[in-house]
Amino acid sequence: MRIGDLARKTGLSTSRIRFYEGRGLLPPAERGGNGYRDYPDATVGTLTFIEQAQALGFSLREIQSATFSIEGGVASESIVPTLERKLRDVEAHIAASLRLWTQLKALIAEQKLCCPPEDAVADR
Amino acid sequence: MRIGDLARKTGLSTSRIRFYEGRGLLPPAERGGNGYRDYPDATVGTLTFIEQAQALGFSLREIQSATFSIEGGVASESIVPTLERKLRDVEAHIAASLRLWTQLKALIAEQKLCCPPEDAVADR
DNA sequence: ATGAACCTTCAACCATGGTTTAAGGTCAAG
DNA sequence: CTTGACCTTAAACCATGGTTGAAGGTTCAT
Repeated sequence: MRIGDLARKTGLSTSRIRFYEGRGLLPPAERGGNGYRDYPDATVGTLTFIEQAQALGFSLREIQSATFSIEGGVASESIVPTLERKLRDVEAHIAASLRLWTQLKALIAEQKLCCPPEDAVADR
Repeated sequence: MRIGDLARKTGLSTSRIRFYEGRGLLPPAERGGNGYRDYPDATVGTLTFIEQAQALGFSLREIQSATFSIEGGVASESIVPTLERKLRDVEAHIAASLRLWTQLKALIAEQKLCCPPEDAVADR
């Protein structure tokens, strides 16, 4: 698969994919005789994973250590500990999100009780 | 309260607090006769809220629209809708986190089944 | 064999979220 | 009346995560 196809399948820009390779988030792609990058189908999944993790606030540096070993499939005894650390991070993230949710919910309730704007009243 | 005290109470740097004021995340502080900023106690809470939201991936721009109206306590009929939008955002965020959690969990299980490194075996 | 649509590299540019530095004013203690 | 800890602004600097542009090579259809 060439970089343009990969970009279409993942919704990422080609520049972003090249950028990720440069940063070590993707293993250097195989090259055809023409110098074009040639990707295996699995890379779609890798990129999707990267996007998800990133959306949750993991830095590229953090993501790199995990994904490289995954995609590579190499020996790399460090995989499981790395993933488990990430798992804890995600759990902490979720806990924090729930706290914020509670806070927001309370704030909204407070606002509605204290000083309901005419709009809100009309809303029902 | 002066900016240094506020910094100590929140764990933020003074430069960061001034930066937030410049960006409109904090209402411009009252000034003493000497020109020093003078903060009400409530600002500690505002800053804590900002940090939390930020840790969850909200941009300063996003946070601004919410916090300014909160701290100000002004009429601002737009408060509740804004908060409710944030609430949806947080919920989406949590859902995404849970998906990633599941994925990580599966990945770890897979790794442990497929190719347990000696360390992991010795671990039990 | 020419144009469109790909691909390559490399360097410059951009926004975000700050920190650092320079040059100076304020204030309390000794 | 000076020393040290605080405060002020403004501008420069930094890392992160990309995008954009220039200059050029490839592939394919017409």
